[in-house]
Amino acid sequence: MSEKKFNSTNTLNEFYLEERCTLNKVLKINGKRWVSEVLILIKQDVSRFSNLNECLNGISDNVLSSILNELVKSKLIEKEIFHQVPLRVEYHITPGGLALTKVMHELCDWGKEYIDYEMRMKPTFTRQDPNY
Amino acid sequence: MSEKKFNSTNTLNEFYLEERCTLNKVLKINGKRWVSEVLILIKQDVSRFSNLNECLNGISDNVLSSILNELVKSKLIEKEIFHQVPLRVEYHITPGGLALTKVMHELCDWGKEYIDYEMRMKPTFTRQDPNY
DNA sequence: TGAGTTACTAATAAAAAAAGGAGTATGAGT
DNA sequence: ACTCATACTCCTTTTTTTATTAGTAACTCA
Repeated sequence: MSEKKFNSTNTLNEFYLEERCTLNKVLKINGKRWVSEVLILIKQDVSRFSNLNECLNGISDNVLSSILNELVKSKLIEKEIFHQVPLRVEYHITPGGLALTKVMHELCDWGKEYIDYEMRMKPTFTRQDPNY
Repeated sequence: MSEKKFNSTNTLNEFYLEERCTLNKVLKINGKRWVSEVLILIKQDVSRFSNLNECLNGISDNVLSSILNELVKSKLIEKEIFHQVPLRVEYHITPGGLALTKVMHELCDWGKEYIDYEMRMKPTFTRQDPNY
């Protein structure tokens, strides 16, 4: 959480790319680790902080927290606070978020066809196999 | 280009996510800066290192080089070497790469509809506007 | 011999992302 | 007064990503 330097080439390149094509803005949001998993879980009605935390083995509180904030800011999810005791907060997907999960699903299908392809075609290793 | 630590939580989480869903493998490839731009340019027949470099204002040689290597490794593009003088190398998109650009295009359309929405709805600033 | 071209790689530095661990607010129950 | 639970935030360290600079190989032409 250190300061962002606005004059670094890094930041200038980021601006340049966001200007160049909307796609880079999209990837800026959902290209980061955990983000798409969180979004998909929320779509599947895993709506509370603690539940999301349980589902995502290894995510740390602060990372989950900042991702949720980002998703709210980008209007992919909505935050609803219930002033009960103990406090209860729910996150729900917006139409925009839902539309995004559909494209993500296609991206996933692409991966299944083209990335996992090699693996599907490779014969299973045997002990005789020098690659075993 | 420092050593990758295989036992760090960082790396373990990366493995966990790639195991969990193919989508994370996909985003690992094309979620990084410049990658989709390079792929799209190659699809548009900008096929040489120097031309790509010209088109992408601000990218540095080694970054372009490593992205090209990654794309070849992932079989999204193919490298063809012409042993001429001066040396000539061409990159061309594969069917897999082409299929990916189509999904990227949809992702971009999503962005145009949902990210740029606010901006489209906002009235243009005038000098009278306190926000100007 | 030496300059010029293309297509790179290597080493290092700067910046950002991700993780670890402690701390906070609220209000209820004991 | 103290503990518990949820849902966080804050600060620091670790790891990765991105950028900078310099250098290389191969072969031609003057």
